[in-house]
Amino acid sequence: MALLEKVQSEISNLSKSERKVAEAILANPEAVLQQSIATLAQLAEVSEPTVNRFCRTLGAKGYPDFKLQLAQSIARGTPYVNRHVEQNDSTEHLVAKIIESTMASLSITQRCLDIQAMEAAITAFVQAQRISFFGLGASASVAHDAQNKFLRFSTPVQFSDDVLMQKTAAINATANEVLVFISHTGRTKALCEVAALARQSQATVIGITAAGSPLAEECAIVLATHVPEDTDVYMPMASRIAQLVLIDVLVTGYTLKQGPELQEKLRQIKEALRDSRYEKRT
Amino acid sequence: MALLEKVQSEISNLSKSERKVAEAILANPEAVLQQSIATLAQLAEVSEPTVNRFCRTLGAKGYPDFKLQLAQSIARGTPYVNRHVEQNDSTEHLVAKIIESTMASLSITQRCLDIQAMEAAITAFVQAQRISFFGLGASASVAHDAQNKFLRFSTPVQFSDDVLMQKTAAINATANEVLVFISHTGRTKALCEVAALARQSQATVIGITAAGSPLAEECAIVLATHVPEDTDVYMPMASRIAQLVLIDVLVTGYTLKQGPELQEKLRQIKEALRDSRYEKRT
DNA sequence: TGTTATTTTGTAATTAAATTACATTTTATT
DNA sequence: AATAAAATGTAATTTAATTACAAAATAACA
Repeated sequence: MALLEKVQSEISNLSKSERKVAEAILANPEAVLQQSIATLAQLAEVSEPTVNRFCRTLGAKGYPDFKLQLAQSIARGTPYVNRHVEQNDSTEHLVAKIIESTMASLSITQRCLDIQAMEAAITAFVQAQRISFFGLGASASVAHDAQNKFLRFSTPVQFSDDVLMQKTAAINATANEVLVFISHTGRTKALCEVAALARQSQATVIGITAAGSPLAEECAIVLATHVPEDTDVYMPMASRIAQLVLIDVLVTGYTLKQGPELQEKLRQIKEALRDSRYEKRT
Repeated sequence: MALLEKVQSEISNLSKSERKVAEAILANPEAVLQQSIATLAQLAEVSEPTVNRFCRTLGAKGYPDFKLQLAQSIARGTPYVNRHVEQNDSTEHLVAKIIESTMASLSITQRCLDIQAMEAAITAFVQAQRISFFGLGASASVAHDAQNKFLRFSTPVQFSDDVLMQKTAAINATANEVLVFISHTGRTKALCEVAALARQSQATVIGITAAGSPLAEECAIVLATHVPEDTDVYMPMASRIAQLVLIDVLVTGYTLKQGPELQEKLRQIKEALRDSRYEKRT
């Protein structure tokens, strides 16, 4: 548990003087970081050793250690819990809420990611003779992005946001192909139908979608994104970032598996692109 | 800026001994919290006052204050800051490094974002009769994503990843239009040229790009993304996420400014889309 | 209710840590 | 090569934190 909450909850178990210390800290936690044990003792109207004992009671090694833990507890702040945007939020708050809920989404993705599935996906990519990315609506641009990334390699890639094209591609897929389906909810009927067709082919079907969704059921390998329950009008964006990052991991894993000769090739591509850029002035 | 990142970025400006201190800290930031100035000095093979001077150089009041700031910086959680992916990283490490550097990038974006510029951009969007997004290469999919998001509103939106089309659109832009240019480096010649044309029109030119870049020079409003200096082969992705999130903020700000009647409309769109989805079983 | 044991709190002494002042070394400049 | 400037280290000083112990307060029990 974070220290600040611990101070809060333990307050009833403390002795009279130590409670004074707790109250003084809770009154202005940030300020404590700048205070010496003497200052805090004075503020709480107790002696210095009392403060010290208080720190030990709460599991710290001493006062400086307590301050260190407090600093971390404060920095974590109200961790990026899904705070919702409100009508009269200032721009500053808006930025904070969106960025922090995006970070929260990434953090959840990291914790919940099935590493084995990711490894399986990378292996499938490495062996693939062709890679296809499918998405509809908002997920289309994620698929587009994925295609862009794989365009740098020699394995053929395709991308489509057109259902008919997707179906054609799914039906014609062969055993050494990889088809990747991207969907936020995993409940878009059209995409599920395409995935069902793909499943009947010999191709490896990978889903970047919500765990346990109809789409996920159709996939041999599922890279699960974790959608916060309440899909607010303003907040469906965070999960798309998670999808993109999963693709980043795929590309990077793929690149590493290819070994150094490919990396040399990438360096060459980079070199070639340099000409289309303005030099950086030094 | 958070302390740990600052240590990282200032390392080249430090003297020899102070750099040793920085390296010792970067080698194991968490451990420093438990170390006295004497221990750290020994580890870094310098004298105690050198460590102290190092702390002051980085803006702390002294060593204890430095530790406090470091504790907060670590709690904010960017353990793998800018650490590079390596050939024999396990998949788990790969995921951690990519996700965490993405989060670091978001965190930097948040701290360094020019709120005024963001507000100006939102205002421009609200007043615009037409909105256009331009990007090339990898930034094209970001522009594409931006278009998708604004398609939900009644203001006409366009997007192009074709230079000729972009030029045409730039030349024909009128005073009540907003043109948004997206570029990771801000040094892509072709896009800078389009932006230069746009500037000559009466339209509002907004850039989502690196601060101080040639592209930024052409823009009336710049939403700066902060690119880590060393654009590693595997790591150009993090900044694109930052671009996407900035667009998320724009969309959200725009929506809020439009007031409740628009939000009702959004609800209706959502309702309509529901039919294309499988119901969630409960 | 008084006596004793236990806990809590404070005072003063001690120890540890951080900082300052100053000397020495290193590096750059002419 | 000589001198100035900067960087670093040594030793002294100051500050802060901790410990040991004594006094007060509370609780337990006769």
